[in-house]
Amino acid sequence: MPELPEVECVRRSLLPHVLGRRVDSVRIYRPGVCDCRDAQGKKRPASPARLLEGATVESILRHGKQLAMVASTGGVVCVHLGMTGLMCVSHAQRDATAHGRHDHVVWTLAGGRKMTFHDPRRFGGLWAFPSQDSLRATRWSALGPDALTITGGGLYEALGGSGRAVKAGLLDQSAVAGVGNIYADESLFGIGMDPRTRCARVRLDRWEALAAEVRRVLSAAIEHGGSTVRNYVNADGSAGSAQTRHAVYGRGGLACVRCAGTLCQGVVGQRTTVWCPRCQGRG
DNA sequence: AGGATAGCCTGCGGGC
DNA sequence: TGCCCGCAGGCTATCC
Repeated sequence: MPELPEVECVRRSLLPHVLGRRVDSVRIYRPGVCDCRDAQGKKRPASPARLLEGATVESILRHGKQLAMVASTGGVVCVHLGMTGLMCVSHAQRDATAHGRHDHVVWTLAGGRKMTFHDPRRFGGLWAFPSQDSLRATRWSALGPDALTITGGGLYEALGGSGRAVKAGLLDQSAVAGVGNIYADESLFGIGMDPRTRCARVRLDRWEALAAEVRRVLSAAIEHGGSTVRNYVNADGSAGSAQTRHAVYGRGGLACVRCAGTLCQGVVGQRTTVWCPRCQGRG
């Protein structure tokens, strides 16, 4: 389940393979995963040209959990991995023609390497825009500040008046972009905040502590290559190891790493949530 | 209008 | 052993 750290690791592992490299051809096996827009924002049929065929990739951006490959032509392909999406680069000599059932789009890069968007669950997808501006003006304008740079003031501004649980607030991508179920639970445990606490009851100094913890938890996870809980691997096919450091996620009913009490598991903000009833007091 | 809910989709693990 | 069901969950559309 790629959240910000996994997506950032995918970005970094893609860079050496694609930067400055021309896209020789694009095969679209499942057009339904592609949403292509023109300069007027009108939806257009998915085509190799809109997915950067003939262009050279100049940079890969990330905001929250989304990537964007920016080409020399100005064209942009935004990649969202959803739950099970992968961007993998394979070497030319290996399976040059074969593609798996869930390989939806394959880019052949100059030199012969292939980059594949693979997503069994299809919660992810690709969004093509004619320019970076159109991406930012439409799709990315709905996102809050990137979670790696989130501040207490930013959280307070976006969520301070909300009656929702703080866990639900952290998962709201329009408030802060990049936090998912794993790192929401880990961050709340880190500062000892009950995930069911209503946002409106959180004081500014606690928002500051939470923002700092979100940044710390995400940065640490990036350093460990992200969390491989199900199928996540980076562009080179390498798994992460951050899952071995999870204090609460996936540990409901087990002993708290801090107090050795039993961790609670329940549903908060429509998501499975794990927390320590002793270490995480309200507010 | 904010917040809760349903639905999308497949793989996997538990239970029978 | 094999089948069925439930669960995993990011995000959008829809309902309340």
